[in-house]
Amino acid sequence: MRLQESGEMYLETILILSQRQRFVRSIDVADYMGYSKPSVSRAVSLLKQGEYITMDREGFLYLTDAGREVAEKIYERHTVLTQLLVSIGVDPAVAEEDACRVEHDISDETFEKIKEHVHRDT
Amino acid sequence: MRLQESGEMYLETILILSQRQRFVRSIDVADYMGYSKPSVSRAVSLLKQGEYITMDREGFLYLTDAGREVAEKIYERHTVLTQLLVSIGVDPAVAEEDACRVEHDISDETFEKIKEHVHRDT
DNA sequence: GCCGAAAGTTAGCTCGAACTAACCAATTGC
DNA sequence: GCAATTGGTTAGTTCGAGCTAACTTTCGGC
Repeated sequence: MRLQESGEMYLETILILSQRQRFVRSIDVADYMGYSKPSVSRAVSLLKQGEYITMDREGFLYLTDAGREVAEKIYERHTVLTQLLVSIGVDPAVAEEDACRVEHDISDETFEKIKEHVHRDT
Repeated sequence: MRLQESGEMYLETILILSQRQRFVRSIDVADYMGYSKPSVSRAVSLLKQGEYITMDREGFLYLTDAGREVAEKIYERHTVLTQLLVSIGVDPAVAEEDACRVEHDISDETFEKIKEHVHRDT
């Protein structure tokens, strides 16, 4: 299973929620992302198949190593891109939104250069 | 008709091709973008409906004012983003590809700030 | 004048990813 | 102890945007 764009968002969300609360359920993901329960259910089952997450009998979700790797990668992009945009004067809320779309679109090479650039400035 | 993401790419392509050659046909767009004729035919008919382009009886395509506005906006984003990425050390070919995806995703506000930033540096 | 190539269109398929409606299972509260 | 709530799943729909196959139309060459 190749990970789709949307899969990255789900993994990132699970990571974020698992930092805020001890347990993450599908319904939490649905609330956070503003999606319906069935949409999350389907996504979760695909991510399970792909071995990016596991679910225990209580319905709690856990990132596997592979899942955590993707989630952290995307989350790092998210924070660095947001930081970059804010640093050049973009409104924080807008920066968040834009970062959220761009984070899935750029190559590793481009992100590395951006990261270097941000660190050079700060 | 709200313009979709892919619509922006078609308009940008028509603009680029119309700078290189006197007449632009659907088949030229298909060759340039690597899409099939029917895909372009469908897109062209949507863009005609939306009054972003017109087609004469020879099959030549022309941007309307609205279409040109979108095409130029996206094309400017494309060039500025590519330039920016190259300036921080990204390989030109990779920069092109990434710019091509990012150009559709960022808000006007973010793009304006990026543009200012690029000009400040150069 | 007819044949074949080139360009465009139509019909119908696939895929990703959202949705609603409806259903199932477990827990809670009176 | 049964009804309601909560959480999850199943089934089926929709939409954007590609695709192939097959058709039409219009030329150019012979």
